[in-house]
Amino acid sequence: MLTNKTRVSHPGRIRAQTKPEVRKQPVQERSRETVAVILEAAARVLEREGLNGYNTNAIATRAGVSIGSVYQYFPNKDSLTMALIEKLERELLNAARTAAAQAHGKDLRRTLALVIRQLLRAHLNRASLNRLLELEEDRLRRSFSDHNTTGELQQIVASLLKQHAAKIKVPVNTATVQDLVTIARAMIDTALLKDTPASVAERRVLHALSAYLLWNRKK
Amino acid sequence: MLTNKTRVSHPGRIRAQTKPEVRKQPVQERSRETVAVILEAAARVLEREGLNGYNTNAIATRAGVSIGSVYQYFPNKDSLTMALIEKLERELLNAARTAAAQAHGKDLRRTLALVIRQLLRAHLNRASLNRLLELEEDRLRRSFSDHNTTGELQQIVASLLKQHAAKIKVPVNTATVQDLVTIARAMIDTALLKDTPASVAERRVLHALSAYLLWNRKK
Amino acid sequence: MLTNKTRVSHPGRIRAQTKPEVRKQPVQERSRETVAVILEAAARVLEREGLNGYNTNAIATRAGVSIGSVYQYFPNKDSLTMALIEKLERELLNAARTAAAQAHGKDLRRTLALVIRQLLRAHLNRASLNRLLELEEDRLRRSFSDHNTTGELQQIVASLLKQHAAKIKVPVNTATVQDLVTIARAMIDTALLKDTPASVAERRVLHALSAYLLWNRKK
Amino acid sequence: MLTNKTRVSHPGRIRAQTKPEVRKQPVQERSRETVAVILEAAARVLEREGLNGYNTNAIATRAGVSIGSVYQYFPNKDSLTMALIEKLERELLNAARTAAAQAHGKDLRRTLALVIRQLLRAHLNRASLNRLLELEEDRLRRSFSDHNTTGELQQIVASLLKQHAAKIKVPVNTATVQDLVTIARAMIDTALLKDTPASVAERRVLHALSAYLLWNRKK
DNA sequence: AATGAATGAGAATTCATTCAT
DNA sequence: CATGAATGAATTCTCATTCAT
Repeated sequence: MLTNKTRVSHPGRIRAQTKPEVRKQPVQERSRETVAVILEAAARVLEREGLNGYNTNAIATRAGVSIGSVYQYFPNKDSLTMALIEKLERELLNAARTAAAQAHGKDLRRTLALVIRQLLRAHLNRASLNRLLELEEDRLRRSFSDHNTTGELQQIVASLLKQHAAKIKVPVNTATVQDLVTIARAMIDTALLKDTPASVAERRVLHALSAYLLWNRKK
Repeated sequence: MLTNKTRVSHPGRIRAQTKPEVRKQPVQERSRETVAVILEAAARVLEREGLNGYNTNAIATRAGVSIGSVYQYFPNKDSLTMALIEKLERELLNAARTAAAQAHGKDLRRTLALVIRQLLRAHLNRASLNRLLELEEDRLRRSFSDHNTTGELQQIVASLLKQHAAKIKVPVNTATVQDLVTIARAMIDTALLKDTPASVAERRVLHALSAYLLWNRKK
Repeated sequence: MLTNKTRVSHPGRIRAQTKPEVRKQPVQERSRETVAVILEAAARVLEREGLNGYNTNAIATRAGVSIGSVYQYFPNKDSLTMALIEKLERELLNAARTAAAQAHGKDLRRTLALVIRQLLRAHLNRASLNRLLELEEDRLRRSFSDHNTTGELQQIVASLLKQHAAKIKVPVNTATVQDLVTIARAMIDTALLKDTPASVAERRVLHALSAYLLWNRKK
Repeated sequence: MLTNKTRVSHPGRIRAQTKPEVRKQPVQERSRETVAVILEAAARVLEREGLNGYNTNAIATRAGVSIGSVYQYFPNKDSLTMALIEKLERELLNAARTAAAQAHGKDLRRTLALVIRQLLRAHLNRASLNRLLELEEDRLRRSFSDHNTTGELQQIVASLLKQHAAKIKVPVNTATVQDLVTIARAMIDTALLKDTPASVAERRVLHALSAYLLWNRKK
């Protein structure tokens, strides 16, 4: 089934509500590794089994750790999912940063191409993962602190665009940035879902974004 | 929690998937009504309560029918969700058909505007519903037979485009159609999610699609 | 009612049957104990409450464990029943082995008496349990792999018979062994059902078996 | 699953407890036919699907009548099962009567052979059906009136035996009759279950019964 | 810290039975 | 009388979470 349960039970005894952060900061090397392994397993389970099968026991098994260990590092399932989302966003952000750095001095077309390539790489192997995370993002953000990574992403894109403001035919504002990001993400997700070769996908996304920015309605 | 249960998916155990057909073909008038009521309730529950709360009991309650009635027509929860997806797709298709009919003889810009407006209407009030359904679509399609509604949608769009092939700067093929649909859907979803006013959303989607079709790379 | 539900058997829908293995191989000591407790409870519930009342919740309650624990070790109710059947067969087998050991060197009559006594003991307090299990055996064996305990039982009986081949008037083959086992089981079941005293039952079964083996048609 | 539910719910309004007999005496021709069809369907379902699948809806479907019609003739599922049991017993009884009539004047061996042949015919295609019915018989007899058909069967066998009392080496009493019936039934059931050819089965049952009756312990 | 057995609320699903048509 | 849609209590089964070892 396609369901979603949040269990709040305090069976037996009363316990102070755990903070909705990571239960234990992985200070030790091994801890950090375990967390990474768990997150990777969670991503894989979600990708492979869909919402079905995305359960903590399956994740623990896939990660090769005990279910107890999962709860050592994540107070509950939501926090694990949240961590997964944040990881993905961090990766996206890094992709954007990398692209921005590489794009320095390049023309708009090349800049877009670089960004797209990086985003594609960041999305690789995670088509439906993305979708789920976008779906749950809102609900989870309500419960957890909101490191608005998206904000920073938008800024990076905005600053890249501003470097080429002269050529661009549309106003460089939040709406434009949002549209570009939306278009790029959606096209990349679809491409991954349909196994479109990366090079083809890149070209098509590039066309869509360039057109959005450079097309001029009147004639 | 962000969870997902399907009695079916003991990971590791294999089970031939149930046929997608409605468990009992409604012969009486009352039946058809009940099915519609259930689907409508399912949509509403999903929209209002999210993945949480999207459970068969809640759906039955919201529909004002007994849980037994739900299972009279849907062999399991997945099939209900699948029916929901198909309903949504049928609505999208109808929107496209309506737009295509209205667009007859109009110019490309007006044609696109009409299509977009209809799609928007079809998506209205169902932002996250859409996302969920898109997310689960693939998994469910694997289990259930696929009445490819998308195929017909693509054809409608393709035929609309061909009427304006002269003006369009990109080849009118499957890839182009897919891109347009992807872009439109994603932008509309995002717009709904962010409560962007319909008129603004329309303008932006129209821009993206027009640009995609009319922009010419070489100068 | 006399009913029977298996989530599995929507007649018409096909589902590959779950593997018969215990869902989780008990590694810790506690686990093995729990499995034993559950099986014992299942037997008792079936015996005491009949088909009615033979449900997983009742079994869990009687076992003094949570319903979750039942499903920790048995993927579904059928597999639990199957395990019960296998346990019963193992006990029968042990009874036969014990009798065979004790019978060494004894004459045929005494040998038969020993076997019958052991079988009776094995069946004790389980009259209707037996019947149910025999009833469901076939269906379940089709779904689950068959550790053919019956095979070994037949062999034990056969080897006992061969020690007295000289006196026996019928060919010592599979058919004969099967008949003996069938007769003994049925008579014992009936005796238990009718509260026939053990000593009387023993005598009558002994008569039937001896007669079967020693009676000579001609003359 | 292997379960058994008796629903006693009086949902909504109070109703006088239906008598535990057939709800409506099938006076009309068509009625009697319908009852027969339903019973036949019930037998088939039980035989084919096992305890699982033996549910009123399945029976109605297999019978090609509506579920409502089933309840027209049987106040509840138990009464249907009871009717099935009684039908089987009536058939057995008829078999015995027929055999008794045919056996008049024949020697013991021929008499037994005739009885066995008739019983076999009566049991045909109903191996597990028998088992179930025997299993549930006791419980059901408690709720319903007890036309002790078995009693009459015993009498028939007893009177047959008495005609050959001279040759028989065991006392002709209730116990003996019960043993013979038990042995015959069990062997026939097993034979049917294992697809033993009728002629072979007959010979083996005949041997067992003859031996039981004619074997003399002392030398 | 790690493990994994145990828990049990809650969700999915069944099926005997009723009753409006 | 027949039909079959509807009901809902009872049951099966899941999975987030706890806790003894």
